[in-house]
Amino acid sequence: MTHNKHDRIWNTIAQIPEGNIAGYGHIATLAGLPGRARMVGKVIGLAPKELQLPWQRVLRSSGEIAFTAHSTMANKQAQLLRQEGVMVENNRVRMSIYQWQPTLEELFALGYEEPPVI
DNA sequence: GTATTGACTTCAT
DNA sequence: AATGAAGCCAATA
Repeated sequence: MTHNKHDRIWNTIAQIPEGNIAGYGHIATLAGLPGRARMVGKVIGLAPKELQLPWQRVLRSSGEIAFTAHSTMANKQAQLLRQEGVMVENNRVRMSIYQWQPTLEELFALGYEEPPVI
């Protein structure tokens, strides 16, 4: 079981399957921190490298990469996404295609006894 | 204490 | 589609 906000956010992101993506706000909600989308972005950067956090799978609610188009980080994120089969165009992906829908088991792995209200 | 700053979101133009 | 304002909340100055 996790014990602090950082861990909850990290663990939630770690559940996102390869080839899927999730929004910052969505991660916040799943981590039990509704309304804290901005905190998710902050906390991702604090994750220890050993976690191998799949940070590239977290995008804005619109499907847009949070970094400015063509910036170093945006390019890196797009590359990582393409490596796992996600099509990135104009600094964004199609949410309707790739958005992560957690299964009950995945929610359970996050420590929920009942699904959170989305 | 107030002000500013974000890997954000939503709504209205 | 693109742009802007307002809302958001924790961290920082």
